[in-house]
Amino acid sequence: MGVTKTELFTAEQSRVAELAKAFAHPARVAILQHLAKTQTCICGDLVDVLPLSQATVSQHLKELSRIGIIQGNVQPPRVCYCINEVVWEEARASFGQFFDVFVNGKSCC
Amino acid sequence: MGVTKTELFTAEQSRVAELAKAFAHPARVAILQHLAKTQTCICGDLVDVLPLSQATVSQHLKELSRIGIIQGNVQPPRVCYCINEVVWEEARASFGQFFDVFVNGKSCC
DNA sequence: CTAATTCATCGTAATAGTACGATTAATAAT
DNA sequence: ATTATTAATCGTACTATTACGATGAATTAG
Repeated sequence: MGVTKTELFTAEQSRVAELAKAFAHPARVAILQHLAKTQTCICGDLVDVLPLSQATVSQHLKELSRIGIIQGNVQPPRVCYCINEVVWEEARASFGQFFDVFVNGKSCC
Repeated sequence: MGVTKTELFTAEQSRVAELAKAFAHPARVAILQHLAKTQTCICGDLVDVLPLSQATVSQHLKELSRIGIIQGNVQPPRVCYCINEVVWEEARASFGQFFDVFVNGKSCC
């Protein structure tokens, strides 16, 4: 994106935005779906499942790790990735709370 | 962002990613929070609430409208924006469903 | 009719994100 | 020791996003 003026918003707003970025690309959605479904850790076969190059998948995994929603366990030459339960629940709670603000909302236009 | 190969993923994955983009910037988080909280429609005073220029706010509103999660009602020279209930519920359901896939998940690494 | 108000859009500048080939690093297999 | 395997990282190219000033369009107020 362009320049995001993070310092102008609350930490909560910035964190929600960051968590949302984990879901803001179809490839990352696919990765998270795959990791969530196959409870057991998935390593490089994500590359086989996704229509993207190994380098690109690795980059998406890096970004998901940075956000914290997944974690990796290296056992070279393989790396085992899985959902980070804590952050997953943080995201679930954040979004759930967010959506509830409008729970009995009315669209006036 | 760069080139997103949308055609390589399922429509569901792409839609989730698109909905997530509504939340993937602190300014849009702030806008949605404001619209959700003040059930009554808010017009240009979003500009007063946000630390961004009128042009930038307008751009974010346009993007949110494109995704469908908000709708605008023009009564010049003012425009009244509010949450689109249908899409809001779509988002709530999509994310809720998404998070539930991992409901009793175990992180193995 | 002439401001003044409100908001969209255009033009522009700069940063962020996506993608991939090639390379590197680390280990296992032979 | 050499080779094969796996995955991170680098370099590069290109597209998307963000931001803002300036301008334009549509009404209302005077």
